[in-house]
Amino acid sequence: MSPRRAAALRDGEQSLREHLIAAAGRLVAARGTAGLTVRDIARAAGVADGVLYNHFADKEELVAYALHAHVRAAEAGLSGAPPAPGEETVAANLRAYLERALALHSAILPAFTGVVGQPKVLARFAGLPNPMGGGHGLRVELADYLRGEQRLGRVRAEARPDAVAVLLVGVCHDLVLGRLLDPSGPAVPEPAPGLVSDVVDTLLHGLAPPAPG
Amino acid sequence: MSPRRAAALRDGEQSLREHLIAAAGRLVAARGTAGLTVRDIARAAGVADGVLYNHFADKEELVAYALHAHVRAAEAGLSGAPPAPGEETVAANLRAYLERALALHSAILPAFTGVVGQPKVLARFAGLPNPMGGGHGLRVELADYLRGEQRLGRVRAEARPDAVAVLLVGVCHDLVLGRLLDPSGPAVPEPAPGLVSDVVDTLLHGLAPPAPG
Amino acid sequence: MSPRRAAALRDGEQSLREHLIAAAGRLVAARGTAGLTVRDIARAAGVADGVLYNHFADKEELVAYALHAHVRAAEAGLSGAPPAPGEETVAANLRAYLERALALHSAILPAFTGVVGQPKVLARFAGLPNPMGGGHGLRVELADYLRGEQRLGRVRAEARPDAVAVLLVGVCHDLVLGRLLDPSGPAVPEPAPGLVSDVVDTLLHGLAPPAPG
Amino acid sequence: MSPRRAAALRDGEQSLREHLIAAAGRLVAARGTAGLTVRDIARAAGVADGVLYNHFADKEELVAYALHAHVRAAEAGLSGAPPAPGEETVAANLRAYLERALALHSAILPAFTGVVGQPKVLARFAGLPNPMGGGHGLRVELADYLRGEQRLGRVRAEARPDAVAVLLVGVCHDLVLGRLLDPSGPAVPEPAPGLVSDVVDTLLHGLAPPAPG
DNA sequence: GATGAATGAGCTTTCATTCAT
DNA sequence: TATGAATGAAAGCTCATTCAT
Repeated sequence: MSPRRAAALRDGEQSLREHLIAAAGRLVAARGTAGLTVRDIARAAGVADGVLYNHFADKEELVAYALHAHVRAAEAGLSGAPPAPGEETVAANLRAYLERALALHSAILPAFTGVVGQPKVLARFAGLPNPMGGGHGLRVELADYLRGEQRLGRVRAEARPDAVAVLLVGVCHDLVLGRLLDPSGPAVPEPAPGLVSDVVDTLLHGLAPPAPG
Repeated sequence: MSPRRAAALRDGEQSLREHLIAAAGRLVAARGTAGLTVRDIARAAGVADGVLYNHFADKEELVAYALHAHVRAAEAGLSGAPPAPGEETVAANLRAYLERALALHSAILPAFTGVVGQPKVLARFAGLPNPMGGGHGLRVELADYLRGEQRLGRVRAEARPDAVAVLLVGVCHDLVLGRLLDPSGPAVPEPAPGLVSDVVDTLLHGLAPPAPG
Repeated sequence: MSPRRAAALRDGEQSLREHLIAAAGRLVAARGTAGLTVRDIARAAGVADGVLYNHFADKEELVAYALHAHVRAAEAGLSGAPPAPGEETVAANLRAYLERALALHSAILPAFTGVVGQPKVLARFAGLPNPMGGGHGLRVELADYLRGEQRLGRVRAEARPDAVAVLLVGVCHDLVLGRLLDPSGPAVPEPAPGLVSDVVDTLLHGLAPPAPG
Repeated sequence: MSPRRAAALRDGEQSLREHLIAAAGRLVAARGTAGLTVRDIARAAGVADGVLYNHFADKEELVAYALHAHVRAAEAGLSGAPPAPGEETVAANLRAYLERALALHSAILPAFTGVVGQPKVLARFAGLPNPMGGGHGLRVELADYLRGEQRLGRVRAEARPDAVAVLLVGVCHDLVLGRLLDPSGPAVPEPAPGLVSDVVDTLLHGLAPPAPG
């Protein structure tokens, strides 16, 4: 005779707590945190309005967990493995990283913009086990990849992997934010044709003309 | 013959309408548009609760104007003129553009994040005379500058000015958003030492090793 | 050099006071007193919002005058003269009175229903020169007419003219109120075909069977 | 397992929903629907301001239910059964019907006048189970009664029961509205002495002189 | 725990009225 | 006297949170 489990649990969910986080995470993914009410979450989870206060201090704590879950889900949803040093060409690999980052930030950034200006959620989120989400992992992966290529001689020894990571992630922020602020366009940003290639080309060859000589 | 004059007007303000926009703009600058209420605005402006409806259709219209005013104030607050082609070095000019953009986005972006998910404000804002704010002007300036340098031969002919603009603005988004999502840090992002140089260097020289031979 | 007249006056209006009453009366006629605001009135009169307080103690006083004007306008709008004793047949005359009363109450009653529960307006209205409006004149006319017919022997001597007036006006109230409470129907009540005839017949011949013998 | 129970419930009330309807119904009975606010209702019910939205879509829905309850309460409050054909005299029965109708409309009509011009309430009310309130039942009862008397020969075969019903209900509207528009008088209309008798007499014997011999 | 109705502060918005001009 | 912007109380409604069951 095992103890009674909550009726609303889905496959793989061990507790109502997890179930609430998953349900809230789904809402965050779909609509952001902007107009999210506790009633919405309770209804989406199929439970009573007040349950969440048995498992979380307040709405903000649950939203922080939901955000966290959403980030991890988005990271897990990235297809395939990131390129490794030495494979293909550096250009193709940069492009692959850019496309990975774009996919990730398209999913994540909308949720985060809604949480700016909600200090309680931010504080809760910062206190979670792995506050390093939000694309940080991807940043590190890219920098590591570039250091690998430097060792192989396919990237200039003087290049700055961390700066490249900032540039590449920044492009994603720019494209996604642009779409968010112009809701008339498509939900998933489709960068102007050629932009990805141009960015990769710029990162590869830079602006400076060849040294005379 | 004339109606009563608002007691709350500050120096240089011609109408309560302007005064309200200014007051709301100050709040938007300080706290973003997230938890902004009409009472907050009225209190900050030193006027009665209902006044704003004598001058604006609804709260969203006022917030859109406040946002607009805030953007223009931030743009006006940029020191000096942007570098012109041929002056100084390309590296110094790129750094100057980056610092300009960083200053601008530090002021602007926090306000815009709060407005994501407020479609009514976005729609009103898009309807204002100059919807080209939000750093768009700076983007164009930079691309134009780079095209000038291309003509002078100080930038590779094959370089992509628009891609560089995206990269540079993207860096700003990345740095500002990072701070917004970690409110424990300073309000104005102070990038890691060396990052600006590294970014400029990357943009100038790229990743690719010098062609052999 | 006569004194300046308000710009908004219409033909025949001597003062802004009259102009306001006329404008408010037109609004009352068109939309009742339900959602009427002082701004509506000022706009309809083409004057500033606050003027009415130079001529009336408050909104209620103006509305009372407007109601009064509306009643008089409706009474003045009745076509022709009421039937006189001895003309035509009594049946035709009763029908004519009923139709007059119906026309009058269709115009007047909607405005009055909105004013029930507004004691301030009612009190002001009761204080006006001729609070006898509202169909009272018609009631007296009908009773007088019937007394004339009694003298001529075309109406039973024992008949009660005042009771007949109540019955006839009551029919109007019933029909108009029915329409007001069922806004899906036509604005001007079109009584069920035959109802007018049946009412007239009932008033003429009553319910009792002919006395035996 | 069950949620909290409202502390404000009165005897016999099963739910706060019923309690709210009853409280609102009392207010409607006392003051009409004219200046009724949700705060008034909440205060009268002894509950928090926002409760009603847990049970009704909006204020109008609650008011419609309150109106409905008020009508049913008034109908239930009528003393005794309506007269049946063949009992007593037709004159006494007509008087009894008139007094019934007067009692009913004295209670009901004030509430309905306030609702004219509130289309949302009217629409909600029309959607309720028994929109036949408002004296309609009484109208049918009277017409049926008269048809019964026609069969017994105590009422002329040519008489028009429906027209009589309109006349009788119309008298009520007239008397009650008269009082509503002259709030200085008593709340429950006390018709002029003799008026009831005169109306009954008129309905019975009509205006026409006996046909010559 | 889980329930879900009750709570009440707080939101945006309206509008009769005032009053400096 | 006419103006019309300023006032501020009050309206309908939402929603995070509590708590008796």
